[in-house]
Amino acid sequence: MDSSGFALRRDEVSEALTRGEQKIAALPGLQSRAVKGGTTLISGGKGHDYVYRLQSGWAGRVRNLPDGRSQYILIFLPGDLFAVKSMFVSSHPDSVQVMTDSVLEQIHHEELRQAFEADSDIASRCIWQVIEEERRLHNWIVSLGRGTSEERLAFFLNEIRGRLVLSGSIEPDAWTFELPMTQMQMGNYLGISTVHVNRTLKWLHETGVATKRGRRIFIRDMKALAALAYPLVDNHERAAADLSVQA
Amino acid sequence: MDSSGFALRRDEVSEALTRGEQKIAALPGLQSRAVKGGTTLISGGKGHDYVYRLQSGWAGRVRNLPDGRSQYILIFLPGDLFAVKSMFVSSHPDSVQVMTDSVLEQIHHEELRQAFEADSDIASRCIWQVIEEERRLHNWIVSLGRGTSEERLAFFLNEIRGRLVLSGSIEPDAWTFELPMTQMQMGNYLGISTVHVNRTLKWLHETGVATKRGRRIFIRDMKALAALAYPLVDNHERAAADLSVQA
DNA sequence: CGCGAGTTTGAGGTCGCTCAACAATGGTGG
DNA sequence: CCACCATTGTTGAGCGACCTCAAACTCGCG
Repeated sequence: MDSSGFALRRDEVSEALTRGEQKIAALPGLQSRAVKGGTTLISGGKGHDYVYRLQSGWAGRVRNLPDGRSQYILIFLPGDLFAVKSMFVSSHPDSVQVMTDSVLEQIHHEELRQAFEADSDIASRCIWQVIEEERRLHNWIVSLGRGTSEERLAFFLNEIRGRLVLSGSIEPDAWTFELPMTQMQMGNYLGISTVHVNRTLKWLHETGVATKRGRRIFIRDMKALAALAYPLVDNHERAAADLSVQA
Repeated sequence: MDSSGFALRRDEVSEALTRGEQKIAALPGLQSRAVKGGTTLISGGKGHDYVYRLQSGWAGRVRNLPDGRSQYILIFLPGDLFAVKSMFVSSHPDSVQVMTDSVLEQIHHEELRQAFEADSDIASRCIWQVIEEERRLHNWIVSLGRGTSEERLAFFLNEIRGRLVLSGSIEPDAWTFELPMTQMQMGNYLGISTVHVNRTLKWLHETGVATKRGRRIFIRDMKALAALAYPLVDNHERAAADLSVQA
């Protein structure tokens, strides 16, 4: 079962993306770097000159409002490129927080942009990252705009699981994985209060769908979780097929 | 005053974007096309093979959930490229609704992708569109996740006005413009019910900030509107400057 | 063993929702 | 050009999801 909803790439594109991935990895200016959990890698409103690729660990793009509210915008998992737009703009309004001890590669925007101009495989890999990110942002706008807190949480868990599988961090049939976010961080992602995260988690636990203990989530009923997330999923046909096949 | 928060482009990028814009306009396969308001240009879940540029009119990307809920994800205004991802994926989950009689240019994904690979100016123009869209999506996630209905509406009006100015549709100091959306559509964008749109508009009217009459919005107190939207804006320093300069 | 960050729970409030009725508007055909 | 009808807008009443405030509890860690 894969309800994570990854888009169907055109055939002619897939090869270019693979080549682009490798070519970026081979750029001379690429540097690997270990970062402590809790670090603010990029501060909102400041200039930023690098593009990154997360090798291991979790990170997130977060916006802090002047009155103390804050909202996570995207979660980055291993394999994700981020701050691609550094190539085009000199500052951006969001912070990037590293949630766990992580390893990431960085490259100066100027070098990557020259490679972008010189090699269309690299251009494809870069725009693909932004397009894939946009797909997730679309889904999340639908969730925030129209989903209940239960639906959002279920969708979130579902999506994270699917992405961890794709990145090779966990096995395709894994029913438990590390979720290194506090309830406050989850609330700031889900658009609900910390207290309500706690109550929604409690409800998921009591209904036997999933349980969070410590930094780990245990999915006890995958089908029920998928059914909860179903309305928010971006491929209803496939999701419905997945649900009924297992019923 | 421009609180619309457009990102600071790097100098070396701007020229490439201008060239890319012109080169796309000169592609042989580009076709112009008039579309009636209310048309569903792209249906969610179906294949789609074209990339579009809106010349005049309003359109929007909308997701319809299986249980009847629906949520607008992005509003397209003149000058916007959309469905850029057609180049990379063969179907997508959202519909594109044309809200008013519009004129748009379309080009087959294959031709544009070949141009994308052959000419980095075109690649830059395409990725720029996606990056700029992503910026708006980020802002909107913050609004949906943390904004009140008043803040969202104010932010929405502010942003639309800024974009209409940039696209040359209205003058920079215009305090009124066409807003051809029903309250239901606005609710589906703002993530609130139709009834609550009505009440929020009423509140904006009663507090002397702005009034919607028919298909037209009249902004009566630009500074108050900007102040309302302030927490959600993506460049607090500049927005604060704008507010105090005018105070 | 004690501290601090994070979690859990209760009580009460409020923002925005649904349902329902009615009014205005505008597009269409006679 | 008017009558009609469908769509859109407006308003009230009651309700529910989620919020805030505040206090206790747990747990990992020095």
